[in-house]
Amino acid sequence: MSLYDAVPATPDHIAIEHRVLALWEQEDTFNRLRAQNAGGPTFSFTDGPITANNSMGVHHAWGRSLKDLIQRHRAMQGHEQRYQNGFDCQGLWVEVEVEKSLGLNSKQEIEAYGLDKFARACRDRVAEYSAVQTRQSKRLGQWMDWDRSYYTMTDPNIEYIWRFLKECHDREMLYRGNRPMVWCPRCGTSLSQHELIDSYRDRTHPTLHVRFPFLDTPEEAVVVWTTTPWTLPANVAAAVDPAAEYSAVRTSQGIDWVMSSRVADLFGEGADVTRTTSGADLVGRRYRGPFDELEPGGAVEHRVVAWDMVAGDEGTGIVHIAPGCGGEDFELGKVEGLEVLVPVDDAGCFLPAYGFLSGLTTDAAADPVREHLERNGVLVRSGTIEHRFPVCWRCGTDLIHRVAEEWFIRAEPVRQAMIDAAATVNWVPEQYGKRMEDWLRNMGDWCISRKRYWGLPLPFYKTESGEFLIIGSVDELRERAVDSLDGLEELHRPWIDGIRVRTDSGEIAERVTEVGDCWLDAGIVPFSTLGWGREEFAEGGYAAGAGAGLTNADLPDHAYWEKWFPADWISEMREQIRLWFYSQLFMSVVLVGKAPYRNVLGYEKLHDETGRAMHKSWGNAIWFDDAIEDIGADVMRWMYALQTPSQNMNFGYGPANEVRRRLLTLWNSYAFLIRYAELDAFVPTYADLTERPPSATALDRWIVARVDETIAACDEALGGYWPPAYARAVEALVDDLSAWYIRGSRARFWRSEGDADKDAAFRTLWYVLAQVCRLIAPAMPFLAEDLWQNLVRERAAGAPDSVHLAGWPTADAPDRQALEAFSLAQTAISLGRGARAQGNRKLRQPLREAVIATPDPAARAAIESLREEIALELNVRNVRIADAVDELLEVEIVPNFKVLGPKLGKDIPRVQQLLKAGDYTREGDAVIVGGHTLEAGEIELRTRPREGFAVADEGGIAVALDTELDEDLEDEGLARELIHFIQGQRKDAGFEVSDRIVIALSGDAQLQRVVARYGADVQRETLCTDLTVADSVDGITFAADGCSGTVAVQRAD
RNA sequence: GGGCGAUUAGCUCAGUCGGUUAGAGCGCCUCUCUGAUAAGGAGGAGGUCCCUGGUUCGAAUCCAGGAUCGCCCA
Repeated sequence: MSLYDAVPATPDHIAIEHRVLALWEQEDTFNRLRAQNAGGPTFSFTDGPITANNSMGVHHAWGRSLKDLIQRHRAMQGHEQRYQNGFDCQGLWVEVEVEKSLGLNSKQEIEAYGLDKFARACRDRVAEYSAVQTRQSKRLGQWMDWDRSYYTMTDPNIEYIWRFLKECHDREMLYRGNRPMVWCPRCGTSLSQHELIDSYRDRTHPTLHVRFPFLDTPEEAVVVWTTTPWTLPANVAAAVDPAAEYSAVRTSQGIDWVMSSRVADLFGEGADVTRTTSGADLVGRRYRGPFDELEPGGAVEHRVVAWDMVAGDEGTGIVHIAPGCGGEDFELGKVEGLEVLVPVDDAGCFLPAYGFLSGLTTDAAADPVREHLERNGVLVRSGTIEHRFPVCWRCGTDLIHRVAEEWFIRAEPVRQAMIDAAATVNWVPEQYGKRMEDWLRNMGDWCISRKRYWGLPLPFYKTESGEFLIIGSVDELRERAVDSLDGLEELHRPWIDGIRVRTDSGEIAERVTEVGDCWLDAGIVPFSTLGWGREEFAEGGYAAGAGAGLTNADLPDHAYWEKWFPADWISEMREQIRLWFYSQLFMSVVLVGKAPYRNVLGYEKLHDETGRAMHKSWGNAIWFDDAIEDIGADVMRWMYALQTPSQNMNFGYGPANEVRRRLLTLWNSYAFLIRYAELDAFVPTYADLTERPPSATALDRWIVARVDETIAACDEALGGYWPPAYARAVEALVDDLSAWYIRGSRARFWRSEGDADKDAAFRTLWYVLAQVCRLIAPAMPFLAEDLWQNLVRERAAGAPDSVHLAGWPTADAPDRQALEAFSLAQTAISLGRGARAQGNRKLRQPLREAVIATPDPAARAAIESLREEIALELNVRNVRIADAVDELLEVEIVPNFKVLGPKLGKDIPRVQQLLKAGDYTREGDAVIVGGHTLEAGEIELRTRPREGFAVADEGGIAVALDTELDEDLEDEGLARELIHFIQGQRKDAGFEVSDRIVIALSGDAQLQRVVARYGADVQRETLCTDLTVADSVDGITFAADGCSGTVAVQRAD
């Protein structure tokens, strides 16, 4: 019967993770954690809803890993948490995917298909992918209350937004406006400013230079340049910079006016300029419009207007103005009182009034427009341009500008309050706070309407006479309804559209057809999920309407909201500054006048391992389902934890492999302990985790101090929402454990006799590993759990069943003395190895003596406390600590700049020179130099090796080795070679480390002498019960340093 | 045009409050260890800390200007 489970040479992360998932499931670990923390201090996290529309990518896993990391850490600290996950369910994201899957490609086709069936299909897609994402998130190890996720498409969520909109209306912030919108002709709806993010692409478009001939002098014309030919039929004016100079150039077509600075580019150096004048002189001239033949253009009086935004380095310096087709044009039009012609409909097709263009799309109209202008003799030239141009973020269609009627919320009334609220938030990284402030200072009114189907139904009702009513709740809808609510399955189109209401004046009003911006859906979450303003707590009450059957989320009461609002922490990608961080803040400031979150962690983008953005079409995207069963959740999560959030992450299988390999150090350390714990039947003491284990050596004290130091570093890092500092601190501890503690303590573990020293070694190593389990648990919950099960649970009486139930370690004040002493010893050992290399003596060859010299008495004491460890590491029989450094070193005194800088100021360089030249006197610990008396802390002693010694030195310590060998040292070295050789034989023969062996050996005189002198050491080291020397042995040849023999190794019976 | 960020070894990146000798991982070369071993260790090569100027006794770090790249706004 073994005490511990055997540990394989390398971890199978995938297998571990599935094993641990089953364990958690079986033991209900998560719920036990929640029960354990119930009533503890709250840690409130609001999950930003993930669009439940597709399978997760590894970029989602980044964010989810960070969320889980912080939540698990706070849970281990005993915080009560909500663990509510969220799904974003409405809006174009979903509609476009459903359109694709149904084979629909326009709004007309959706309407023909049937809005009810379409809405059902949208809901089904959300149900399908929310289930997929839930499964994936569980696999990632994320602990959430998955049965109580919130869905933004539920009736309560929608109703809360209605309430918000009504509040906006009451405060006169809501209005319907004729505004130039960025418009997607395929989707048939406008896009808000935040939907334009990252939407610019390189596109090629036609360009035209067109003459607008003056009415009074038709041979003269202003020339404009446009990259959007389809807007020419909507032209009403031409703008000039009144302060700029314009030239009249004679051409084959007549007299062309352009800005003087553009003449050379447009007409060449030999242009025939007949006269020049200021832009102001041209203002007011009337001209024949390019499409006066058509009814809309013909009805307009076209004229030249002044505009200070006319650019002199592009085009002709005269700008074609179509207020119905551009934002800036529209603004200018308002100032100048220009008419607004909107030539295209929702789908971007020309309206019937535009004659031969009627029905054409904006793209298809380019050629007919050019031909028409050519026929009329006003086309100067045509060409193409490649430029950055915005496209629809969902379908990739070129966007157009189009004046349309939309609903807006005014930004001005809350702008300052939002800026103030944002300033109360701790933004991580810090500069994201500045980004939010900039965004808020520049934000325009929030366009909240979309001319689509699957979304928040805007609760705006209008009568035929134009009376307006806004409904703030379902109750109010019920009170005012003219039609029965029986058919109202949920608050969605088409069902909601069938309900008419009666206004206060008794008229009947119908709902407008628009739906809402999906950022309203997400922004309301801090209110809708927490029961703001509700009198009663309704269990499972959140799952009403389209969310029915998908979740058991409660609809809590106001006391619950008070408990959990605002969130202590939220975390999403940086782009959410202008999206969810913004919409939440907006709604929260309107409703309660303060920020809905206290701390925000933002992070950058996830790229492939070469630094390129991941794209499905480039073939470099990595799917979550592939990565998770290949790289594994723990390795992925550790990669995310290590990543600096303010930097783009280069993610891939290559980097994953590097991280996986680095984790082997921990695994090897764990395997080492298990192997010897099993052999020695070591039983750990759980109280060591809180009381600290007994220390027998300076090395023991040092590694325990390192643990304390690391816990403190982790607390600071995770408390400040900065995972990489945490992950690095843990890695440094594990490296120290492996490279220094275990390597320096190995012999203590394999000694067969038991004593306090061995006990301390076992307990210390176990202690460090158990603490590391707890420290890595938030980031690598599976590996931590697997190690904990074998190392702690049921091995140590009283241990919790799960590392996640074990609480977060608390740090004692680190033992500074132990840390500093070991740091000195590390330096000495490293120097000793350097000296060995210089003296050409390999480490297996024992040497007589190392001399460690330092002028600092405290350092000498520290080294004294670790002299055994140093002797072991350097393989020397004696370590001599010299205070008479002069025999090895010259001493130099250098200023401690940090202390002396403020004291001496400009005098520092002179003092430095004097010290270097030896121009000083010593008085005890003090140094008198250049008129200053420098105390002990104000100077440092440094050393340089004297000529003629095999010495290495650094930072005031020097190590010299006696490299002379005698016969005895050589014999001991050979014995070490022989041991090494026999160990190899043991291994080749496949013996267990605890197997006893017998050795038969023959060899030359030297080898026989080695056996005579050091045979006992050989036997002890190789677990040999019988070592015989014979004249001839049938074995394997051993040869080292000029001696040779034959060795046969057998397992003892 | 404006804002934010980045620029450090061949590559990917750390670098705290300004402290004089700038680090890690990977890669490369040499050596080494081996009762943790597809690991580990030592040493080496490899640096204009983007440039210029300033502040300072002292600048990768702070300030100003510029360059390049990225993101965002207009």
